[in-house]
Amino acid sequence: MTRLKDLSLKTGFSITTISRALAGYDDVNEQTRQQIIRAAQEMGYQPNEVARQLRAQRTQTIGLIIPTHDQPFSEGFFDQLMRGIGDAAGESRFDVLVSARAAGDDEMESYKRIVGGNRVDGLILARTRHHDERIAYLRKAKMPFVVSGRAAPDEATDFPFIDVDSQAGIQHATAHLIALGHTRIGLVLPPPEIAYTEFRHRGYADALAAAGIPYDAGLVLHGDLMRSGGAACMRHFIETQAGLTAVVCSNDLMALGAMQAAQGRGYRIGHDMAIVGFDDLPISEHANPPLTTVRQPIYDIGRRLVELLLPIILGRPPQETQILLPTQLIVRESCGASSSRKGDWPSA
Amino acid sequence: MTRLKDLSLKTGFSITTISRALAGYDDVNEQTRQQIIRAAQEMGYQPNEVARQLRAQRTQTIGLIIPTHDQPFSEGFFDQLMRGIGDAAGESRFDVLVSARAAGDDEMESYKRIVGGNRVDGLILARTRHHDERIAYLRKAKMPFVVSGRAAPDEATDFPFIDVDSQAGIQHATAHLIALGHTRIGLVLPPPEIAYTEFRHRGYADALAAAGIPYDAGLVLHGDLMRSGGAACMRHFIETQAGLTAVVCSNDLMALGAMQAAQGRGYRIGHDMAIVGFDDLPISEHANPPLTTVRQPIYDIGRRLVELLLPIILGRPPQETQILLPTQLIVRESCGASSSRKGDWPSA
DNA sequence: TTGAAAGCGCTAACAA
DNA sequence: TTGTTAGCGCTTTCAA
Repeated sequence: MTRLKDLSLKTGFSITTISRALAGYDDVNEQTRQQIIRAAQEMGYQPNEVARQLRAQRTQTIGLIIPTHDQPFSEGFFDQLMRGIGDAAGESRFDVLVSARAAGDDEMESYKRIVGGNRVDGLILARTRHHDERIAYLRKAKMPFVVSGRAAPDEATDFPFIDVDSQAGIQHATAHLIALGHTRIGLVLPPPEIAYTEFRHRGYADALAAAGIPYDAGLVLHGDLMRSGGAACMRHFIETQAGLTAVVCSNDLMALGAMQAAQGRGYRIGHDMAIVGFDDLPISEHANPPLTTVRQPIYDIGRRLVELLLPIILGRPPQETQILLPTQLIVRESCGASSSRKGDWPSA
Repeated sequence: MTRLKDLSLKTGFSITTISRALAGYDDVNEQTRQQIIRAAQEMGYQPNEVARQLRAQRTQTIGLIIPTHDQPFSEGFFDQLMRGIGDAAGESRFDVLVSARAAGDDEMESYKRIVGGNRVDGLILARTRHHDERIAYLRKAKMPFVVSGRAAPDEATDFPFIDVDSQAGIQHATAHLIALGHTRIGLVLPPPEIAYTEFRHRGYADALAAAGIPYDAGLVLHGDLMRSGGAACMRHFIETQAGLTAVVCSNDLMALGAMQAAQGRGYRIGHDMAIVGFDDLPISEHANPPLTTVRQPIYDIGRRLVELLLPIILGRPPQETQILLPTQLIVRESCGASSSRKGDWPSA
């Protein structure tokens, strides 16, 4: 690799002059500069970024932490998040260092290597956990960071984050169903230990309250975020909630499972059963029939995370550091509540 | 951040001794070492990785280049690839620097910053292009690299790669259909300009030849890798190929589109029409009915890419540098060729 | 307008 | 067993 020293040898100017000529300082003779620039091009000079980092005590790098193995259900999420982050970071000449290790012992090790080892100027955390030890560590290390997703409503969320406004999204979806005439609407939530579960619960309750429909705990279940969970909940609804005509599911896989379970019992989705999903990935779109869905703008979350983090890194923190992005309700099937279904359910 | 100098001040030993004590050299008095280790723990010492990198002229970092915008159809692919790469790299204490910029002018800029700027020890290229300028650059810079996916069969593939053996995969799938009794089998390929298209074409032709079934060019179409393309091809097959009973699609989205188009024309998938997909993402599994699919082991590709690259970086290149991973045929629906369909197609 | 010197934090050759 | 010194490639005083 060509170094400043090589250019110095070639042109006869000192390393200092070369550095300043290439950096665009105006205390360099224009003729000298041209000569140096030409030499740099001829020799294919690229500054050694590592040396720059050491000197500047800045890395022009954003760290991205994604615990992986515990999220088999969110395939596609990272693709989009990464695109958003990569684009926004690149536009500001930042690179992205990803730590994608499975959660476990090693995870914290590579984590500390990145943070304590000065490999990044700031971090994006892709999932928070309850009382996250990583956040405590970042605080102590005074490392700037932003989080994708906030803590549960009953926990303190005293860090900068960007999240999708899932409460409003679920409320919107539920209100949509109510407007179509549905009054007995099931809700399939994520497991209770997940931070965002309660927001979705509240969105559902809000919509019912606004319409004057009483909240019925029998219409609210927790699923496992996979198809099997959605199917189990739907079967349970069918068996216990006779008047139910619509179900809101907290993610697409559960919506798909619910759909298939209902179809297995003879329901026609879009005719005598309405199902709404919540989009991590575009599965709802590919279902048959396509399902109505609440879409999360994941690419935008990625972009906005960078746009939130960079000012913090550069020492001019923005006022607004907790941002909720709107979701979008994509209606793919409008199914009213006029169920024509009567009598017993088919057994399969 | 605590530096060696701080530990030196605290313990009274020289920076050199501290460095060697922590590095585990055995020419350090054991008592001294204990004292130093304790101090390091108390002060939360983490070595500055950037300084190490500059000193060692090695970064312990793998670069991953993923052009993003031109692949809207492969959502989920990088999720899995990244997991495989992240796990394997982390196990060898390597970090991963990702360049996820959209293809374009800036792309080459951030690319050169990473490669020429000594930010990585080696690179993984996630998609090759025809006569890829990035590969030429890497060669000139003598930067170790491996590629996910090989060049088309008629282009020279003179670089280390790992690819899925799509030729064998498609052959396997086609043979499977033939074994079920199908003789008129459609093939929906990716666009001809994509490097791997021809491999899939050959796999199909191989299976026909092995079974003594004549190749019919009317049964081979190119789709756009999206649902619309699969649907268009299926409609074309239905209109022009009366005896067709099965279709092999080059990816899952097209398989899904083909399925929906066939269902729209009154076919019952798994009864009078068999469809096989090729798995970038698990859509086939979620189809209704679930489709038979050729599954790509993408996580493994990620792992193996790292396992191929690291020895090259460390100067002990393996003999085998061009690796084809087997696909897996997942049969979800066994549909024989005994179509009961007669007469006209329904118009919708 | 240019150059000499210092130093970012670390490791390693060499000396004591 | 420990310390002194040099240097990785760069930027930035400061002096000429």
